[in-house]
Amino acid sequence: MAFRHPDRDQIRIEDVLSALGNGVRLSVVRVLDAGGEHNCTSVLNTLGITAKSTMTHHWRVLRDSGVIRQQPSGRENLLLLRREDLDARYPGLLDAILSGARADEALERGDRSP
Amino acid sequence: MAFRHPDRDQIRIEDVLSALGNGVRLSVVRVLDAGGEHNCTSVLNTLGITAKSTMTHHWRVLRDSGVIRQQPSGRENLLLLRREDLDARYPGLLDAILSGARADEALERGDRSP
DNA sequence: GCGATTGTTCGACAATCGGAGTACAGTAGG
DNA sequence: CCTACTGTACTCCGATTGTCGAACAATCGC
Repeated sequence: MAFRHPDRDQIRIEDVLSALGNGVRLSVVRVLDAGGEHNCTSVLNTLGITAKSTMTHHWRVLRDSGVIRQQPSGRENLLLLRREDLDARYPGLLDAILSGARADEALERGDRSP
Repeated sequence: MAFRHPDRDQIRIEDVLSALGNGVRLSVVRVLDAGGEHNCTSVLNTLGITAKSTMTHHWRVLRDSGVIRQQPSGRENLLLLRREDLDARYPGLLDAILSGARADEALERGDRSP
């Protein structure tokens, strides 16, 4: 199963933003950013529930927008955050978004010390 | 006409990203960031066409997500980018997005020197 | 007050989105 | 080979999105 990923130069910020403008997908990126090797089910489990077919839909959005890379390996699909490409095209964007997401979560939990 | 704007602490990055994950709205923010006083029609004219009612829809999305402030003044609505609030909540985000949008545009025009 | 300007509200519409179930394909391991 | 596992493809559904025209409200200038 060969997936079509956009080249670095084909990534558009509009697509990246709308891809990440969704709670589930933003969480996925946060999980991938946290490190470790991930396949579809590992992320799916980390995030709680959600049907496989639903996630396949989100993988496609994230893949098409250039946020993640999906690498078939055996019977799994390894999921990789395309940090280098994103940092090259949009310096500081990913970090700002990830910090922002963490800050939002802290604020929603009512934390006083972020 | 009193608009309901979210407080700084009510802004959520997910909403900001999905608001800006749209070409028209991203352009609006770029126009507002460029400076100068703007009302609805001035932005509408800068952007080319588009019906008034369509823009009213986009204003609402931008307003609800906390990206812009809409300030009634006489028979106009002044439009303001909430840069201070966004910078406070998400340092570097707005600049990264705006630079990214400019870079995308340059790349699409085929510029060699951004 | 009258007409022009500014922008919202409302309703309609097609298109897309997010979610899910089922079926299917490829691989690994016994 | 047969079964379990991983994940996609396909299809369906309701909700949301983006666009627009028409009607309305408020304000300004005359």
